[in-house]
Formats: sequence, structure tokens, C-alpha cells
Amino acid sequence: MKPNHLPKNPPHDLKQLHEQVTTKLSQANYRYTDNRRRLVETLARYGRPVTLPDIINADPALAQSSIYRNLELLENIGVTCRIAIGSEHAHFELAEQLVGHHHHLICKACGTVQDVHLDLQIESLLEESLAQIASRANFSPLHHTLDLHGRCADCK
Amino acid sequence: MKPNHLPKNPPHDLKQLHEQVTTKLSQANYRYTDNRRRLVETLARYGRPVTLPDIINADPALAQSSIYRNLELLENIGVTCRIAIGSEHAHFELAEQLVGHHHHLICKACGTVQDVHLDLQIESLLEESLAQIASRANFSPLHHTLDLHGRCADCK
DNA sequence: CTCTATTATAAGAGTGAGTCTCATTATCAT
DNA sequence: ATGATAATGAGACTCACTCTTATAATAGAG
Repeated sequence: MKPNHLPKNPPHDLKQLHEQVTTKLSQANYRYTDNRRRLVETLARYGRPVTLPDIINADPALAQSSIYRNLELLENIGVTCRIAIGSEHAHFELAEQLVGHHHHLICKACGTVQDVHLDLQIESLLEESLAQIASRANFSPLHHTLDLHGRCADCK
Repeated sequence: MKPNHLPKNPPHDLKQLHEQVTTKLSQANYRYTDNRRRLVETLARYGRPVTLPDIINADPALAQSSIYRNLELLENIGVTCRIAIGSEHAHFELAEQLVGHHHHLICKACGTVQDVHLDLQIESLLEESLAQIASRANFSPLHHTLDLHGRCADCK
């Protein structure tokens, strides 16, 4: 899975992001509507996994049902990704295909999630080791998630 | 965090498990009731994270509300652990304090979760690297989770 | 052994994140 | 333009999980 290792887009690179999303949407015969543009842009601006209330908070004109529908659609074409934190709300962010492979710092107190990158050397050692484990268990690996739980700077 | 690295209890070691749980419960001034015994034993027998339906399936006499209540109580005293997979149901298993630190293979198709152990050497490299990342972000780490997503032997 | 205070249980009502429905609106192809 | 298709959004609905409350079990005092 090469795309996982692309560097993360800098946040100012919205134009390129929109181009990539446009391509993916049109390949799947979907339209890049204003709603979807704003949703993608909101996720890009946050630059970390956020909940539905976060999204509505950033762009109150978006309707809850539309956001959920579009997040699912965008997830299916590899633009968006839903992650299950312990929180009552699911978290959503741009897919690793677009922003690069990364991991999360999850604050047990406030629930905020922050993106971090692991040293490339350890990342590849890890992948090797996981591949071994998978083959031993006759398991076809697709991707891994590595989260660090604790307390963020603001909460300690 | 020494306890994370204790070896996993073999499944036949129910007696010792019950002793440990008894201690933890009495230290917190709780009783080790029949309900709680059976819940702990069910989790031990599965030996992997399971959902509430799984638990009821294994022991239909247990009441849903009691299971949830006891799982929360047991989690608070470090006997049990709730994990958020993408699934509609939460998963529960015995805490790492009791069964040792481990990771998960998560099947995207059937949702089954399987425990696996990472090579100790890589595990400690990983912890070092995570500690570095945490200190750089002024984050107080408590524990990490590492899951491999893919398709299990039965589903591919 | 009682008795009493405390803890645990379980049925079912309640909550709320997320999904589905459907009538309306926007967009594309011709 | 116009008909066909795709997208939207308000609100009804679902269902995992939590809360309430009346009952049952247990521990400890006397």
C-alpha cells in the first residue's frame, strides 16, 4: 500500500486536495457539490479527527443527515475515514490516501484527537512484524491503527 | 507499566484468575457474586474481545442490564476493558493487567477480533518511540493500542 | 440465629447517535 | 427548455446502551 506513505498535505494546499477529491468523485460518477466541498474543506481545516458536532459547529449550514450521508459516500471512495474512539461520537477525518499514514494521540479527559507521525524506521519494522503475525494467523492485513491514549497538554 | 508485560494467563488458569478478581473486588468493597463470576469466566473462556450478544449467547441466564452494569464496575477496578471497534457493538475483554499486553487482529468482514502478541523487541522500540512523540507533544501517555485490520482466515 | 443495613439484580422505560424515508431541489445530457 | 437522474434536508425511526425502581441476596451486629 504505497499511498499510505505519502507525506501529509500542508493545510494550505486546499486546491490540490479539491482536485484529488474531484477526480475520485468523478471516477465514481458522483458530483462534487457545494455541500461536499465544504465538508471536505472543514475536515482539512481541522487537520485532525473530529466529531459530527465539530463539523456542524464549523459550518452550521450543513444538515446533519447530509453530513452523515456524504461522509459515508466519501469514505467509500477513499476520501474520508471514520474512526471509532471510545467517545460517544464517532470521529471523521480525511483518508490516509490523501493526508498520509499517521497515528493518534487521544486525550482521555477532553476526547480530543491529535495526529502524529511515527519514525519511518520503526514504522517499517512494525509493518514487517505485523505482516509476520498476520501470515502466522492466516490473516490478510489491510492496514493498521496505532493510538496513544493519555492526557493532552491542556488537560494535565 | 510493568503489569502490561506479564504473560497471558493460560485459559485453564481460571482459579488464579478468580483469586485475582476476588482481591480486586474486595479491595474496592465489592462482592464477587455469582453473576460477576460467570461474567468473568465467560470472558476468560472466549479469550478474545466479545460483544454483549456474544456474552448472552454464552450464558443466556445473564441479564443485559446486569452485564453492562458489571462490566462497567469491573472496568473501573481494572478487571475488564471495553474497546471500540468500528462495529455497532462495543467489545469487552479481560484487562491487560490480568491477561498481559497484546494487540488485535480485526476482521472487516465478520467483525471477529483475535488477540496477538508483538515481538517484545519491537514492542519496546515502539514504546520508546511513542514516549518520544508524547513528550514532544506535551502529552502524558497511559497506554497504546495497536490493531491490524483485514480479513480473517475464515473470511478470505 | 434473627434482624437490619447495605449491596446486587433485572425488567423495562428512557436516551441519543446514527440511519432511513420521502418530498423537494439542483444538475446534467440532449 | 425538458425530462432523467442525483443530491438535499427535515424529521421519523432504530437500536445499543443507560437509567430507574422495585425486589432479592448478603454481610455483619447483636
